[in-house]
This record gives sequence, C-alpha cells and structure tokens, in this order.
Amino acid sequence: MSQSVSRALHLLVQLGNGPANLDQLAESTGVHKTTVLRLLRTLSDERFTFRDNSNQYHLGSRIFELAAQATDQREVRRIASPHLVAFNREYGRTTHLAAMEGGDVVYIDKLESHDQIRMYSRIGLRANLNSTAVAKVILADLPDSELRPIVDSMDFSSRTANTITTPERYLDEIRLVREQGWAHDQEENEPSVNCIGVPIRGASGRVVAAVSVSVPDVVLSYERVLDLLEPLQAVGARISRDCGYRAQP
Amino acid sequence: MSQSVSRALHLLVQLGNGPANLDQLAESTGVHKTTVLRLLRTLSDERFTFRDNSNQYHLGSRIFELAAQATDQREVRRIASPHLVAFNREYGRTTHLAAMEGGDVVYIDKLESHDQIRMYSRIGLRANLNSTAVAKVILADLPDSELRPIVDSMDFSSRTANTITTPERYLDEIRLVREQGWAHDQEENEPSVNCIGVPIRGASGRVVAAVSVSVPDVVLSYERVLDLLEPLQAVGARISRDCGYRAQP
DNA sequence: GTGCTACGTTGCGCTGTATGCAACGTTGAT
DNA sequence: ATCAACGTTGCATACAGCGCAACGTAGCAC
Repeated sequence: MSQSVSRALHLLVQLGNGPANLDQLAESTGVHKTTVLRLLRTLSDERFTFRDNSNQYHLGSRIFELAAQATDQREVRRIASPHLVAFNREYGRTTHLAAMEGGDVVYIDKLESHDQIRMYSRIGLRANLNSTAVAKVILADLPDSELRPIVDSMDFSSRTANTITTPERYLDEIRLVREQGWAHDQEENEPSVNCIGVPIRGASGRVVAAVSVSVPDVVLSYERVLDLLEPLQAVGARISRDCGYRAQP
Repeated sequence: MSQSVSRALHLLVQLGNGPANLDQLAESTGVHKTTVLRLLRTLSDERFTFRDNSNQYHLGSRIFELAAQATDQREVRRIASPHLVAFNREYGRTTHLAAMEGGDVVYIDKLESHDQIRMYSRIGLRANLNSTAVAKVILADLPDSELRPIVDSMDFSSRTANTITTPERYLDEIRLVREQGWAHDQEENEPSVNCIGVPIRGASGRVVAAVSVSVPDVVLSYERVLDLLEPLQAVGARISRDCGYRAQP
C-alpha cells in the first residue's frame, strides 16, 4: 500500500541477514541508492538502524527494545496467572491484573473473592485512570513527558466523595506512588471499597502491568487491607521475576 | 526526512507501550485515522504488526525475528573468540571466522597458524564465494530462493586448477555440503592450501557464521587435515550452543 | 425493535513528499 | 598521479500519500 514504508521495511528485513552498505541494499531491494540513503536516515533517526564507522548499516537498538516490550506484553497474563491463583486461594479477595493498552489501563485478568460480594469489573473493561490503584501504579512509571498529556486530557469525573478530581492532586498522588512503590484507592472508585495495587515489571525494567486487591469495608477495614500489602508485594515481585525483571542490587 | 516512514516507525514505538486501536494510535501520533490505517496495513503485510480479533494492533512476529537475528550477528565474534583461541592453541592452524554481511561473506576474525606460513587473508576481507569453505557453509544454509540469484550473479573466475567455475557444479557442491554438514576447499582458493569449514548456528537455528581451518599441504596432506574435522565440528557445536542454538533431539 | 454512538473502511481530488537523475566530494587502491 | 568505488547533494517532476467526507457495521441503551 504505502511504497516508501514498504521499502523501508524491506531494508530492515534485508539487514536481518547481516550488515550491509548502501549499494548492497540498493541492489538487493531494487531501489535507487539515493532513496535507500534517505530511508536509512529516517530509520537511523529512530534507532531502527545505525551506521558503523565503515558505512555499514546494522539493525539498531530500537528493534531490541520493541522485542523486549512485546515479549513482556504477551507473557504477563500467562506468567501471572498461577501466582494470582495462589494468592487468591490463600487470601480469598478480589484480585485484578491490569495493563496499559493504547491510552487506557485495561483489566486483563480477574479473580473473584471467596465471599459472596462481587465487584463490578470485567476483563477487557477500562480502569478509571483517576480513581483506581492499578492505573496509579502504571501511570506512575511513565516519564513526566508522557504522563502530563495523559493527565491533561484525563476525565476527572467524581465517582465517590474521595475521588481525586483535579490534576494537581492527582500529580501529588503519583508522586506518592513513585516514592512508596505501591498505590491505594480509599473508596475513590467505588463507595465502601478499598483497594491496593503494586507494579509488575518486565525484562526491560519498565512497569508492564499492575496487580490489585479490592475489599469492601464491610469485610475488612482499610487498615486490615493494608495487612495484605506485604503478601501482595511478594506476589508482584514473583511475577516480575518470572517476567524477566532483575531488581537492581 | 521521510514523512510516511517516520510516521510508521512512530506507530511501532507507540505499540511498544502496549496494544492499541486505530483511534488511539491516530490520537497519540497526531496522524489522521485514515493514514494510520494504511500505514498499519503496510506494517502488517510485513508482519511488523498484526491485528487481533478485537481490532487491536500489536507488535508482530517480524520484530522478534529481527531482534534474534541481530543478536546472533552482534554476539558471534565475541562468543566465538575464546573457543577459537583454545582451538588455535591446541592445533596451531590458521583459523577463520566468517559471516554474511550484505551480499558478501566476510572474515570477521582470524587466528594465525603457529608455524611460519601465513595466509593472505585479513579481517574485513571478503571471502570468494565460489572457492572458500566458509562461503559454501554459509550459502548452503540459504533457501534455494535466496541461493539462486546469488549463484546466478556469482563471479566464477578461476583461482586454481580446482576452482569450481560453473553454477551447475557449484550447486552440486552446495548439495553435498547440506548433506554432510561441513564444507571443504581442496586447493580451490589458493594453490597448495586445503581447508575445511563448519557452520555456527544461532538461537534462530539459522547459520550465522562459519569457522574454518586452512593448512598448506607442505604442512599437512588433505587427508591429515580431515583429522581436524572432528575437533573443528566440536568447536562449531560449542560456539553454536553459546550462541543460543539448541540442536533438535 | 429503534436510534445512537463508536469505529473501521472506502473513493476522491489535491498537495507535497518521495523519487531518480546527474553531478560532486571523498576515500582508498594501484 | 590516476582511477574506481561509494556516499552525498540539488533539483525538477510525478505520483504517492494525505485529509476529507461519506458509508458500513457492530454494539449498546432504552
């Protein structure tokens, strides 16, 4: 469909067979040398390729970056599953696994609590960015340059009396999450429901998902929910480790 | 430089943050939805992205493929080095490591023999495709669709009385190499010099390089050089294993 | 069922981007 | 000193890529 993009991609595929210079690439792709040069410049700008000191082009670091990220994404759910099941079996609370998809934080797995109370949430549903622990955990890992535009266009509609409704307070909250490494939601998303969430990191070191437990306060007070923090963090660490994350010593 | 390519690459980077649909990508890259659709079509054609059944786009399998190939390339020399040194120390013969770069097979490492005789070769130099063992080993791994055009445009100039000078004979030779898993060069590249070569495979299973020993027949007859085949194959297997290759059981 | 919204998709005409050519610069080999 | 091999640049042209507007369709609310 798109000629220049298609040509650029062919260049990448070609470089998969090994480093090559301008003429070789021009020949093997059947594209004019001038054009190859300009396509490679664009590719190199974005680190998809680079040129060594003898003018040989190679596949660039961005390829590795993307591959690592994609692996993380594909695997989280599968990897997390047994750990979540074990956690859920032991503590019997509603447990969520959420990840960033597009501009949204989406629930990608859910385990029900053992008591009769059910929460309104579903796999595939979007988590409210301003009122859920999982969203806070995931957004807190973004650099400010990515976080700002998201916060600026965020829907701060109030869901309970405790919901954070201003960008300023939200950014303060994110700062707190970054410091302590976990997030809470004290009846901010649903009345009478408290929640805590911890991050899952992948091989790239970045946060790739978040796990949370949600408990109605008729079952446990907020303080008792905090007793779950330690085991929850342990689960998060185990899943992260299985995702290839290596904590800095 | 190149607008559409640049946009396509931004889409890939964006997808590194997680799956996304058309609108989300259009928004985050600031490109019209229609254009995003068309770029993604091109990307998907080449397996750089794919669409799941809920119209979410993901990074595609080609990214993994390229990353694996690039890793192989980057690492062979570093990984091979200690093994080559050990082999060279024990047997004292001229040892070459070669890999495909562009359309050429290039020497990427060389260890001198312990006797006084030196061969004319140098790191960075291109190996003759029609007359060297390393080239035979590397080309033999290519599918016929890639091999044919290379053979068709190959320079079959004769270097010794034994040099293979016709495409037909060369293809027969490649068939032999595929069967036995290693290649020889009986005074085909240089008069009075015999050579045997074995493949190095990477995590992808493909041949990523070749190791060879070259011995002047005043030092060892061709038959005695064949005594080196077993240890050479062992070295090749060790390097392959360190490169992530797992032999099929 | 009906109307609505949210998205993906297509046809079209215009604009600007991508392209090939020809010429120049530089490096390295003979 | 000469030549060849390659990377690089300026330029004019053509056509590829673009945004728009309209259409199709699936899912949801009532």
